[in-house]
Amino acid sequence: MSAAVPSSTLASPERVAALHEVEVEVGVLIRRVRRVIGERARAVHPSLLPASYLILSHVRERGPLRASALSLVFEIDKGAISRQVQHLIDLGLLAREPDPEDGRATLLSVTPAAARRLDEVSRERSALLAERLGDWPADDISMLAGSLRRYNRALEDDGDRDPRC
Amino acid sequence: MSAAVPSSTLASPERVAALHEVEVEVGVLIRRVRRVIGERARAVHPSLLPASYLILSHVRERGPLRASALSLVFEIDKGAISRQVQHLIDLGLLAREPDPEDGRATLLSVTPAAARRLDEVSRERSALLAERLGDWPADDISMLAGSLRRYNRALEDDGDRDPRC
DNA sequence: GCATATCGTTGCTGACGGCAACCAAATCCG
DNA sequence: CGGATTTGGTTGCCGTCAGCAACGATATGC
Repeated sequence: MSAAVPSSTLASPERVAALHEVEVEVGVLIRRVRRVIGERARAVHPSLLPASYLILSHVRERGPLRASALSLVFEIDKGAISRQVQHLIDLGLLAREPDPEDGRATLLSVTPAAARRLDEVSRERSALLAERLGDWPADDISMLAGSLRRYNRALEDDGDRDPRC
Repeated sequence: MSAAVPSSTLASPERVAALHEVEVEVGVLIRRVRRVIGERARAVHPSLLPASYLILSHVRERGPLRASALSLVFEIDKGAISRQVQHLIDLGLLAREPDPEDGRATLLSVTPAAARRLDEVSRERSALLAERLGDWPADDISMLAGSLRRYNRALEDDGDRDPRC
């Protein structure tokens, strides 16, 4: 599986140091994103929880879908999803309708009110972030996205990862 | 606050799209990292918790330091740090010594055993990751770290962020 | 020497996900 | 057809984790 690169290069001190830097930043990122998502969530609805916000926004984008689909996408236990969804329904942000194709399933979609709030917030947020990133060209941003994607793939589970790379 | 860049460029569709990509990847990253860190933590010590692993490895690299420094670096409540540290000491991975310069503070450092285990695991891990990242040059990796750092700064709290940028 | 800030600990709470047991509907198969 | 198995979802329980607040102890400033 190893590439045609001498292992001495692979484990060079520079690489190790750089990888450690990435780890630290990822750690900070995780905690910071949690906070930011929390703010966004509250902007959509005062008692909207951070994790629920992500689910809500995904339902908004990927149309009506089942809870089990959410569980797959977010790699989160279906029990947890079930609770998040219930929470969102209680807040009037999600709506359930029976799946015509499967009596066990229900389809989830955002309510008009939720869609409106999401749009507003998303507009404000990207304006803010865009300004904050100031002179960062779009190319650099998508390079970051690309690097993250690659890094993510490298982190994939060792054993059972799809060869969809 | 806005830079000398026309706002039309700031909110260009490319930027918005790129930023959204970054968000998606960050979401995946968060969940995936949680798993990976958990594995690594267990490799160092069976009952080492994921969050503690990051702290341990930072102490390993940045020599003896105070709990408050950890709180700053990781942007985590000092109470939480205190508990993580206690956990690590219980496991015999961290050691406390009074700070000669400040009677209130204590300096933390890794025990020889922890250093040994960390080295082993880190060697295995970076071998794996290095292989997985294949032909990614060290420069690109540190560029990723740099981009992340910058992105992190952009996410900083709106109101009270240091102008240390 | 008293007020105040800093270092660290602890208790409480809430958010969150993994796990397992469970119900109901669907599907498989003899 | 009818029982076994699978799949969608809910719920209870528990472990991990961080924020907040209150506290004791030490250091520092006026």
